[in-house]
Amino acid sequence: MCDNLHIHGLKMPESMDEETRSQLCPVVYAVSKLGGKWKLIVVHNLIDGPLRFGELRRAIPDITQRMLTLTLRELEEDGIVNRHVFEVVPPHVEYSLTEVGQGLESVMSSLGDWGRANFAQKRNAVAQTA
Amino acid sequence: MCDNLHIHGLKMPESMDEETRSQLCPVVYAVSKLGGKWKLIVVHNLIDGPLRFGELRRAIPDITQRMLTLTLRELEEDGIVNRHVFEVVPPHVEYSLTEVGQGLESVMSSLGDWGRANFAQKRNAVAQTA
DNA sequence: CTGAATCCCTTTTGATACTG
DNA sequence: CAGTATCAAAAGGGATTCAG
Repeated sequence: MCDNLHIHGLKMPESMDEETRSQLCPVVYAVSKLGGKWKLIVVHNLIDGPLRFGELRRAIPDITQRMLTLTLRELEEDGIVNRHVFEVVPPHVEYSLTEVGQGLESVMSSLGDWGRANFAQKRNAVAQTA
Repeated sequence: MCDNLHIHGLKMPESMDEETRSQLCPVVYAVSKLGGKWKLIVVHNLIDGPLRFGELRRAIPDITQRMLTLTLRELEEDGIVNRHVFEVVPPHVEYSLTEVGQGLESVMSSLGDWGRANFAQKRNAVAQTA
């Protein structure tokens, strides 16, 4: 999975800093971009299409306005999310995935498969055995 | 992706707490299990097979002993990682993925694909155009 | 409606020292 | 080797207020 260094071995130079090293392993780099508490959840909610700020907020009831703003800004900086401002009053701002962000679709779907297979069975465990 | 509720709509009952709600969406649930700063990195390093505590520590140079211990304990609690203690001196403890943990392989590989495609090009961008 | 700014608290993480 | 304990620092996050 790491095609250019042996992260499992002893070959990685320990002198380089974290950011430099993360660029050597695609997985480590990906995790560094998606690591926040809310990033994957926001991406997940944008997979099906653009949403407005308020729509995102309602879709993720536990996120605060502040955290949603911060998360969206970081995703935007990393080229994962697009921010489209409609110049009207009242303001209308739409968020969507960039091409890079849409590339996460298979990540999200395998994550969903895993969650469904391993944890979400409680809902219908009875139904299946009945 | 959420087959049992409309997370994009207004249908989600806002009264339930976060844990209850997370179980309604496989993606949200998965993220809640893998959300920590180090969890995916540790899983990533165990994909190819069991590793000892010290091997993991060397494979993840930026993690502290303490965080590695905490991360492994949580992964163990969640049934993602197995802990196998060899009763010898000096101590020998091996960590491996459970079946549930191995189910994350496609997640890790699509994460790696995404990282490789979008961020890790800096290394050989020149080589490709040359 | 969207979001910036402030204040303040909680959780997470790191450094260090110690142990079977 | 594989941890645990303790303390301190930092990051994360919430509540509220204000603004275009």
